[in-house]
Amino acid sequence: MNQMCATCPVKESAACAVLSEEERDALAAAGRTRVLKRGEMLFAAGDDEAACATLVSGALKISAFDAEGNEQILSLVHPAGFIGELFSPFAHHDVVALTESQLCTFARKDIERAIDDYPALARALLKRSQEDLLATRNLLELTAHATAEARLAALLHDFASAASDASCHIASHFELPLTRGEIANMLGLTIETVSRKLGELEEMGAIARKGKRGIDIADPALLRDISGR
Amino acid sequence: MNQMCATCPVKESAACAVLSEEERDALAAAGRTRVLKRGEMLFAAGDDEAACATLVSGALKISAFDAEGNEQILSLVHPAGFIGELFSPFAHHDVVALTESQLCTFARKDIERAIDDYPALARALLKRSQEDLLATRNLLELTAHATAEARLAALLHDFASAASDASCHIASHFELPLTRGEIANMLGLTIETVSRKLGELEEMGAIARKGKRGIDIADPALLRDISGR
DNA sequence: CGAGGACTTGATCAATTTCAAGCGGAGTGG
DNA sequence: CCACTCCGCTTGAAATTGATCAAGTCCTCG
Repeated sequence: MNQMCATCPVKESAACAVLSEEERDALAAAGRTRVLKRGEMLFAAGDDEAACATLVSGALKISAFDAEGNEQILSLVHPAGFIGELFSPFAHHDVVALTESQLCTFARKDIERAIDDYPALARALLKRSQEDLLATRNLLELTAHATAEARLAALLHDFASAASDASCHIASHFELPLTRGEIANMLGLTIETVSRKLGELEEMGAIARKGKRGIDIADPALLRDISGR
Repeated sequence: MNQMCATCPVKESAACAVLSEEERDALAAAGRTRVLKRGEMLFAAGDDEAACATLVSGALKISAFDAEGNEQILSLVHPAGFIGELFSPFAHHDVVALTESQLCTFARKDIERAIDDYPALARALLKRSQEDLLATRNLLELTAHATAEARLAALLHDFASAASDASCHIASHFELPLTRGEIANMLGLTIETVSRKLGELEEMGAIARKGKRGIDIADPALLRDISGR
């Protein structure tokens, strides 16, 4: 096993985990690692040479911009996530690092060849794609009908789930990976509304704010209840 | 070629089009055709024996229900579309026919085996899944930030595109496949707002209503402009 | 120390929802 | 064949949520 893959924190969970050692090494030889600092862009909407990548550590956002230049965050990418629009000639969205992030990038053609050569990889990417679809539909469900309070409560609950390693319970404390503005973009709200509702959730006893970004989940049941799910 | 596939209107465009004739016949032997009338359900959220299917003709909706029982339409399925959550033990959403629909259904295990046996099928389903993801993100972008007017204009524009066979221009007339209530659900609005905004779009000269469901696109450029894209 | 950025808070405003009423067509049963 | 009712739709008025406009605080960094 090559050195990079041997120490890769997501070697068990990323799409390439389904490959044999030789297959993975062959793929790794075609790719290269890359580090992005907060705010740096992996690729922009419209790029035709957009790379594909597996996120090794950190966090990314995928976002679109409307005619007036307003950002809309469409998805967050967590470690082991795969980024890349395989069958489209150019990228539809921007991909930007939220925190310092380590990636394993591949040229599109290399990934396409790997899909053809290794059926298990196609299957793994299909699974990941369906999970992304489900996550996006959940976000859609949230933004379309719920009140500002419910949207925020649900997002916090999701973050708490993601921050916990055990799937059966949620973390009682975590640091928000997003600024207020990014939360607002994601939920289709304004910064001011996010700030106010965060205050209200705290008054209600559902959460406690610890500094600007820290969140304690004071009452998980109440939070879930407010989120309406 | 078996009789069903020989006359299948989507034999060129559905996922199974990538299979050889023998492969497709083998898959077809495992599946069966089914007709749903408007309002009939293919499967419900929570079903663990949810089938997979290719839509041959008609239209389906995929929808979720929140705690209070409000429907949220997450996606529409057009002919040649594939339905089914392959890697999840149970269905997350309801799938219901919007019009009389003809499907080609398969047991989950048959599709899973076909994916393993025919790499081209995995690739085709991956492509479809990514397209679904893109469509869902477009809807998300729409519902999160845009005004009621822009959402409705964009939806009408999309329907007009879907109703046209040529990809370069949009249909100038079509019948809405959805009731006002369904449009409202899809866009995160109320029935009343949809009704009012439809009236306003007509007054502005962007569209003309022909009966309850018929829509003429009077000014495609204006419509696109209002939709903000 | 000053400047800029992220956040909070308050007051006002506008878009959309909510509540309420009524229309018209389709299907039903007397 | 004619009420009668249900359902989808439209329209109006009032209520409310969240957006917008406007300060002002706190922190970090140069």
